[in-house]
Amino acid sequence: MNGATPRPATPTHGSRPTLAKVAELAGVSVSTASLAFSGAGPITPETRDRVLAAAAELDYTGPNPLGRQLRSGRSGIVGVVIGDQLKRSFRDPVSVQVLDGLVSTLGENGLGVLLIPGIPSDDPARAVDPLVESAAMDVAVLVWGVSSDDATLTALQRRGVPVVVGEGRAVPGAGLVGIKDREGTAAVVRHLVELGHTRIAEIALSFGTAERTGPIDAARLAQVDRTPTANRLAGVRDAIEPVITWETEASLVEHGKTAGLALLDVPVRERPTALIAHSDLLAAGALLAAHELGLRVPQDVSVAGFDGLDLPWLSPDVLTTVHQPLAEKGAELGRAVIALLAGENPAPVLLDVELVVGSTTGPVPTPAD
Amino acid sequence: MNGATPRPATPTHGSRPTLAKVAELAGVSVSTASLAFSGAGPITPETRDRVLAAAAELDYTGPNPLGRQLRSGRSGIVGVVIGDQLKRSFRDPVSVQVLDGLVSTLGENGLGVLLIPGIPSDDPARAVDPLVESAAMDVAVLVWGVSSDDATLTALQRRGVPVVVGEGRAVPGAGLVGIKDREGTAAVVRHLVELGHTRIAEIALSFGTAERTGPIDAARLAQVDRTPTANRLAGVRDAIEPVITWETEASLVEHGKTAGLALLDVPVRERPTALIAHSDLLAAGALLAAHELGLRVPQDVSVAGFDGLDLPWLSPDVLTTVHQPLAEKGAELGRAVIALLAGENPAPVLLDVELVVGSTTGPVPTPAD
DNA sequence: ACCATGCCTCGAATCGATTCGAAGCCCAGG
DNA sequence: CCTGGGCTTCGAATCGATTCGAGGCATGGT
Repeated sequence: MNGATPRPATPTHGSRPTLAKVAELAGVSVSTASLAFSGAGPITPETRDRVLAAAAELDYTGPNPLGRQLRSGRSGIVGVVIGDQLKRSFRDPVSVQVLDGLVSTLGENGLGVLLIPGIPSDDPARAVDPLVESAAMDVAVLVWGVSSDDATLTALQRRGVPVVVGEGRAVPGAGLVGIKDREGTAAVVRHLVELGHTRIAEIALSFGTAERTGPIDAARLAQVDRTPTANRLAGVRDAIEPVITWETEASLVEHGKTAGLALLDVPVRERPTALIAHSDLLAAGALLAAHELGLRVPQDVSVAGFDGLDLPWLSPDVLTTVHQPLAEKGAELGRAVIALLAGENPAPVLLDVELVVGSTTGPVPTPAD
Repeated sequence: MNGATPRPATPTHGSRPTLAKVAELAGVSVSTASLAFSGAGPITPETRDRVLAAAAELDYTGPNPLGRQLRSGRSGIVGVVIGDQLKRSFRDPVSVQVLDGLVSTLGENGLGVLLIPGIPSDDPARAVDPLVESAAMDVAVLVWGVSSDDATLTALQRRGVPVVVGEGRAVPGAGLVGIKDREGTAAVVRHLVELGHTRIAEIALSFGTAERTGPIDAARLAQVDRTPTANRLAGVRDAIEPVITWETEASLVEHGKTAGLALLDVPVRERPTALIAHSDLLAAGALLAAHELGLRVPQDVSVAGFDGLDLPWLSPDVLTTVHQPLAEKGAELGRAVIALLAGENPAPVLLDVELVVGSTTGPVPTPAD
């Protein structure tokens, strides 16, 4: 019926019905049809029903999100940049629980989460994931902090994408949600000190720059370029100077075990009497190492962690740890995103942590033992 | 300079520069400016440089994805529907590894992953996540199979979104990637039978319908509505009829432990001599249960799993299991997505699995023992 | 010198929806 | 009978980019 279109300048899209077709069938204008779906604006029930009936007849399932997005300038998508490789990030229940809180909070507000892999830290080019450069997103969340010259952060800011940083140092103009890392490790180490420990070894989270494993010296300590790590290191030192600090490449059981074996498999006189790990997974690994070496916990060595995970397979041991509200952190990140979208400037949030004493810490062994 | 625009029909978008502004500054037409960025079509290096320079001056970071997406009809986004709650799905390394393979493969092709929570199975309304109804996506991946009347699948098909199903039954018109579940459990149970076991108990994955825990009867067995579970059940029965089958609500260590305690904490005459679990996490839980009950593995009871995960904390035990190529499954899902986008009709893929015998299975204990 | 051949660049249409002011309609009041 | 007010519906502009054929300009062949 309609005259020949001038030129078909477009590839034959999957010919789904459009709002225009629905409007035509319903005998109304496109703008009225739009009203029938969006509900924004007055419309007679009859008219709406007629439009919806036409839609049903054409198998029209609702406005095409792409059109809506262009018009509104919003994609409804929040980019979530996770630490490094997905595989590794998600093997850590800490990430998962935070993400869970984040996804639910955003979901309740009609926002979807676009997963953006972080950068393999061994990439010399400090390249940025292509999605960071060109994916549509209204806000980005950097879940695991930022380093001082974070290429991803820079790219996002250049694009004008508002950013929320989790567990990071404060970034001007960006939302921030963290926990009291420093107070946390300080509390747990103070607990160990009160039990009489003086030779305390520390198993630290990744330093953020080159992935390394092993004991560190003062020079290396100065290179920390990752916020939660830096804060937890500082907290430990608020209570005591550890006899040795062991750097790990990631917060996983196997790395904790490696560290534990290295730290504990030494003559008893040099052996630390307590291990403080920056994460529960690392602590769990250290615990396994202690068991494997035939050491009794906590009689021979105390072990403490950080996070407050529920690790059923550690049974009957119950880890002494610092509990942090992971899902709540995720929810708080979500709220910061919502606030940013509403044009507000969310205040930084620092959540409380709590020392939870379990069965893996006890009085320092007497030398005579 | 420019005359008054007729009417400002739009909210003041975050006034980022547009391609038109860049073109104006560079003194070229919008179409030429587009060419400078997309590289599709001939353009003089000088012209391109002039456009890029203008872009740099205006802080224009590249074409707005929303505009591009509307024009091309493609969002570059793949919706990934995960089983149920994020928290639970991702506590299972199986999901994570598959997702990792999927994300990398899609990433290499410029596609992003939109995380879509599945439905809390306790939702009586069988509602669908809003994202399923209205988020922009070119393809959707249902990672953990579909049930017979899957509301999410239906909604996606109505929308005309192509679907790839992982681990599911075949769906007409949808891509399919799975593993040889049936052959897998058959192989591991046959291994147990060869070791002399006849009293074999089975710890099964969730049945998909109501979340239940506990022993099942024949009636319940007929209600299985989840493909991997159904196939693994069938595989077991290809080798032997288990003396008892225990249904779990999810594939997590604690559920395996509960099952293990229930199955093993009985008089020795009734006790199964071997446990076959549908997943490594369940098997690990059963193993912990056996240890807790003071049973030696494999002298008193054999335990086998499925998946081939690397579970360092099981040490020194090494689980007998069926290895499945998880990352490869993810990659294969990704390839199916790409194929679908290319207009092809990807053939179903069924990946091989392999029995890997560890230290947790051994000869059936002699009754005299 | 003239015409054919390329190679760039430009204009205009288009993707699918939202939105805002204007227009149309009906009814009540003067 | 005419006019004013309140609702609903409509037209047209707009979001930001891509794409295709047409047009312009310069080069090379005869």
